[in-house]
Amino acid sequence: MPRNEDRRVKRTKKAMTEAFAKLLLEKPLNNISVREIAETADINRGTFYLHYRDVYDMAEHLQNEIFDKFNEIVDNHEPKNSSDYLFPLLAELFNLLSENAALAKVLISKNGDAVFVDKLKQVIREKCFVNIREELNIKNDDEFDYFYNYIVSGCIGICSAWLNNGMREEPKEMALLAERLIKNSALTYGDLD
Amino acid sequence: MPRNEDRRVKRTKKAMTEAFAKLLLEKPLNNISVREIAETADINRGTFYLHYRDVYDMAEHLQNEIFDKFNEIVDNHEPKNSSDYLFPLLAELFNLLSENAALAKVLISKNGDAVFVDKLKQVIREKCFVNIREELNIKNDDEFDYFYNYIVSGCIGICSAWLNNGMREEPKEMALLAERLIKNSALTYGDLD
DNA sequence: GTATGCTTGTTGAATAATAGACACATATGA
DNA sequence: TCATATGTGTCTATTATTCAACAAGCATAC
Repeated sequence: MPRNEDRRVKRTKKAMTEAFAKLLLEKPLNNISVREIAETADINRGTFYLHYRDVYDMAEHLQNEIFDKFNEIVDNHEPKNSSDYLFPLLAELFNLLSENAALAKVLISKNGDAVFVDKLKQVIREKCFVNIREELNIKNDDEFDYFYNYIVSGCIGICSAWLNNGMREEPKEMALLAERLIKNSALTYGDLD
Repeated sequence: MPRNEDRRVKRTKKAMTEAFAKLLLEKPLNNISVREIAETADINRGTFYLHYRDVYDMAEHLQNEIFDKFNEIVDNHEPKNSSDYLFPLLAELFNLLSENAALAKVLISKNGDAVFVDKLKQVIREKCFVNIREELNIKNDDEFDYFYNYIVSGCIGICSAWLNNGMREEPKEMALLAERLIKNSALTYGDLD
């Protein structure tokens, strides 16, 4: 993968992605044609095929791209002690969200992909919550499951509200808010700070 | 003039124009560099020179383009009888404005070009107001001058308010509003309807 | 059936935009 | 005075995108 893409490539990919997201807000994936994407993105239809095989290929690539970036961020944050760990991680995640706003908005929405969202949840559970569970000493599996799902679903709720409100707050502000809510939830089981 | 420009040309010209307008909102023309425009527009600096000689050449071309379109619209509307004449003309003019919003905004603003605005006013006076003057039978030159300036300056005020409010109204709504105000002003001298 | 219209992949040739370099000018400050 | 930095205008080779056309597939309606 050439990490240094030509300006032109970045531009057309961005245009295509936004067109795709826009269309996906209106209708399901299988009703979206290459022609529509090209037209909405204001690019030549042939150009589409220089990048993707078809609409499904495009959807897959876009999901994988975001998923990879998501994983990379999570992996780059060693969960040493939870009080210093949470905020930097959240800040970068909200950044990622804002950089992919149009697409993220639609992935959460009704035409979005619930399977994809679940994949992300799973990552968080396995990589981020393991330590927290130990710290809080939650032994009961069910109890942990409720606790974990409450927080993650809550965060997704915050995200979709932010995206739908036109993202008037800075990513960092959102990270701060989320951190506060999460830590308060953790107080149910003891103090993280 | 090739009326059918390549998509790419339209795109880069649009990007350059918007970058130019954005910069001109912050500082006067002589403080704007080619480098800045290219950077803001996210294009290669060399690309700029494929279209314009320098920043002044660009400014001149942009003004002329708008001026020509403005003239074309005015010329395409024969002022037969004033009641059917006004609205279609205004609608097209507000359309032109919305299509060139970023640039228009700055041309009216403090870093804008008062000479340019005066050129437009002159066109309106000579091509649009001649008939109205006859219809209303305004003999006194000074009186006509006040009448004409009141209306035209008023319309410019509407335009700049619209542009600064984020253009929430449709061009046609604005045309309707302007028409009503103009016709009411005309009532000072008789009835245009 | 077949006519009609629309989407799809794919092509070839033309062209606009790219990165990167260059010499030159101008300013700024040590 | 020399060094450093920044903007300018121009160039070359390379590449991404464009337009226009094509045959093929698939539906709908007549």
